[in-house]
Amino acid sequence: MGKVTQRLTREDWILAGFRALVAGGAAALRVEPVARQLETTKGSFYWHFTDLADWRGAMLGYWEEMAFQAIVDQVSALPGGVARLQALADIAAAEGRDPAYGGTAAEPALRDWARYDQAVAGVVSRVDAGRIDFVAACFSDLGLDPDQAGQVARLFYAALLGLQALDGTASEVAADLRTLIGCLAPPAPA
Amino acid sequence: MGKVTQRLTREDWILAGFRALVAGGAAALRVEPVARQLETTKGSFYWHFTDLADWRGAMLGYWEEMAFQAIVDQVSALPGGVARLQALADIAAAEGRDPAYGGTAAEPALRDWARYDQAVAGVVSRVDAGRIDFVAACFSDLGLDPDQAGQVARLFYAALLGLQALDGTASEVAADLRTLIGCLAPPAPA
DNA sequence: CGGGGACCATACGCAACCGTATAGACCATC
DNA sequence: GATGGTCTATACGGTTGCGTATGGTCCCCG
Repeated sequence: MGKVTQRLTREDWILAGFRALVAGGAAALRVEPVARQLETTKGSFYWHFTDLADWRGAMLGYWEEMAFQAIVDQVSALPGGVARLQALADIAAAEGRDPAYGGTAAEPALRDWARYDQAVAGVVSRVDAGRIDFVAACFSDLGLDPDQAGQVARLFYAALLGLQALDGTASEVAADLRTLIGCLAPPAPA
Repeated sequence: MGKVTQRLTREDWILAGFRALVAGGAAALRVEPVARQLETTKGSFYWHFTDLADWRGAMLGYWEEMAFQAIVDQVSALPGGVARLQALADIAAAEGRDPAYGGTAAEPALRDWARYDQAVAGVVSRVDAGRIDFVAACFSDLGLDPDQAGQVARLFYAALLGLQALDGTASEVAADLRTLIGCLAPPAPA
């Protein structure tokens, strides 16, 4: 865990921003508190960013990149079909892990941030739409026609978000989603 | 819309608090901005409340009362069974209306507030648990055994929350939930 | 009409934060 | 070992908000 005294990068500040976001919501994205967290001062911040808006914009760009690609890449490796849906369910269920961009933990906070900021709302909408399309494709693979697949995908994704919001255990969430998959997917690709 | 110059009550401040919560999240629950919104000063606020914590506590109490009872009362009047579930779906779908306590619109903001405040989290947990029990009872009426009913209720409720979070139209949400009901409820009470 | 209580306005001290300005530390390279 | 670039510390003015203190207004009731 070395590096006691270390110069900071723009990315360090972005990641610290996600930690703050998870811990305190969008209202916690403030320069001086995060500087204290990083054991530095805002002198550093204003070197890397012009102001708060710059920083928050950088965080959004970072998240949009990760939140969509990271998941799709991970799941696209799988055979396709039910396996992919279950992989998505497992990813959603395992909320604890905090990879670079804040992991699943940042999602609720970001989603709430979007409610009060148009720019954030745009990013979240794009990510949601992309993911729902992806899920719809999975259901299409299972034999549903496009309309059905679209609706069912929205439903599946909504349940996933809702279960994340409720405070169930990972295994409960996984079990619930598995039930839903079994219920939404056609029994056999006739 | 009369009452231009009117003395305010404690409840007026509570309702103004919900409007602020919806518009700006928990971070917007500040004395002076809301006072400006009410076209008064904080002199009024500190007459009705001892401090911020007092106000927020009053809001929570108000919400806990309404958020559970209001919905259950409304739905309990119905025959029981599928009709109740569909009524719940319709209530969830119609997000626009803003009854006294902030309506459905306050829910996401409150839920997010809960993430950073233990007291709020407790209230939300209780309300969620109560509602889920209620939904589970509906599914029990349809013939599911308790375990199944519990799981299915959690799933139904999660989907409801998730669909509220996504920005679909009311009719989309209603259609999605109807699909889900048809899918989770046993086809016929043999 | 003369209290007295309910409610609001204003002014104050204090703290947190933003953004800027400026000076300093550190490191490479010549 | 001087110079320039990169990054950080500190000090400052301005704004916003909390909570208190104190005085003012309005209305009711005797």
